[in-house]
Amino acid sequence: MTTETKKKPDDNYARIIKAASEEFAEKGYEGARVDEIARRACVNKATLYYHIGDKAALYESALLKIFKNMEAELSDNVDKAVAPDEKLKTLVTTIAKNIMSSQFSAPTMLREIASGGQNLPKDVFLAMSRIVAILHSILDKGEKDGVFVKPNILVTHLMIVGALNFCAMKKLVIQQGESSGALTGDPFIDESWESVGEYVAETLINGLKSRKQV
Amino acid sequence: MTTETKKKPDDNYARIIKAASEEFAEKGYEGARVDEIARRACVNKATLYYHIGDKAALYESALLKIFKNMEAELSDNVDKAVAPDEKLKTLVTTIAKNIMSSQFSAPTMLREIASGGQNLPKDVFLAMSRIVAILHSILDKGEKDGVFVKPNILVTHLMIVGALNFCAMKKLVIQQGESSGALTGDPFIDESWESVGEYVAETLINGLKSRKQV
DNA sequence: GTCTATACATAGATAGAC
DNA sequence: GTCTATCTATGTATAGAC
Repeated sequence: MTTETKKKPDDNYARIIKAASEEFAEKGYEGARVDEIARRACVNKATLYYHIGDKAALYESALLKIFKNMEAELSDNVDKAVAPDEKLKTLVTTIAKNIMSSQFSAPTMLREIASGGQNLPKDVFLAMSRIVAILHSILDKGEKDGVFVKPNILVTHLMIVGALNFCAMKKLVIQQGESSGALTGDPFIDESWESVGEYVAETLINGLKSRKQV
Repeated sequence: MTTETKKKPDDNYARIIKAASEEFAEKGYEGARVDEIARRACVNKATLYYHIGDKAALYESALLKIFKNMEAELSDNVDKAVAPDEKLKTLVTTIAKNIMSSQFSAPTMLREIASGGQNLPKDVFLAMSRIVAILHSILDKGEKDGVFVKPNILVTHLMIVGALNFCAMKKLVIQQGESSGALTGDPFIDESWESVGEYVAETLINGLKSRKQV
């Protein structure tokens, strides 16, 4: 950290990344406007270009910030649990917490999956594969112990993240459906990530335990 | 069908809708280009505007086409099954077929969920709620019969559609991850909708049957 | 480092001939 | 109904003053 490497670690940079995360989450990459990011961050647009670079650089910075937290927390928490079903429950609830308590994670991830991961940098793919690897070791151990029957690792993973990403958006979608006059008030609109995570975890654990051979 | 209402039911109109479905699925609403839709449909851009209208009208037409098929097929198929678990399996596999054998359904749906359903017309919300209603009646009956324990209708629905929409995109995402150098060849990349649907169905059915009270 | 002003490109939409 | 040409708006990005 010499004099030149970080002249001003003031919150300008952090505010820009935060603003970019918000804008990209709300509008997607193509829908997001650089002018709007600058406005949200309360900096001049030219300042934004000076500090970070073009729109693509803004997006990548925002993406990486979103995916940094989950992985470390995940392996820490899973290590604490002992039995495979406990580990699986911990994995699901930790992912539920990260996805459902962030405003940016689910919309960004959903759009990336929709585009076939076209804009995902290598680091994010690596983080994703490490998460699948954790699930893999849990399910393998559980199968050897006789508690899980013939688990499909990838589809199980997609059941978890698919369900939780959709659950993270359900409040907004239901509100939109209500305002369009198509839906009426849903009592489950305000479920916490704790209860959703617990439901998904228990359903999966019991589903894998008692699966018939297919 | 007077002389004036449908002058030319030739395939111009159909080709435009098809082209719009493709373009919107690949790029999303903001990313899609009207010029490109016209090019794909092999019609002049002005012709496209003359026949259908602006970009929003194009999008709504494409959306409705995607959602028309599933609902009818769903209630037909579910009616044929008798026991609640058989009905649930039929529902899941029918949704799997519709989502995973269409190139346009999953990307479009994922982006709509990501945006909180902002561009969904009322008709699509209604179709969605009817699908949830079918699931509701299945789970209610199953609970009364004692085969399902305390099912959460909405979260179960989101586990189904979340998992299947993600599964529909997994081949593309994995290929992208491979080409970025982050992932290595995955043997499950080419799973059929039949096997994915069956796995998701069986896992859910068994998970709901043997759930502990939470 | 930060600002104003602007260049440059592109996309949505339409006018008007045929 | 279909085409060419074009208008207009907007968005990304930068040049250059301070």
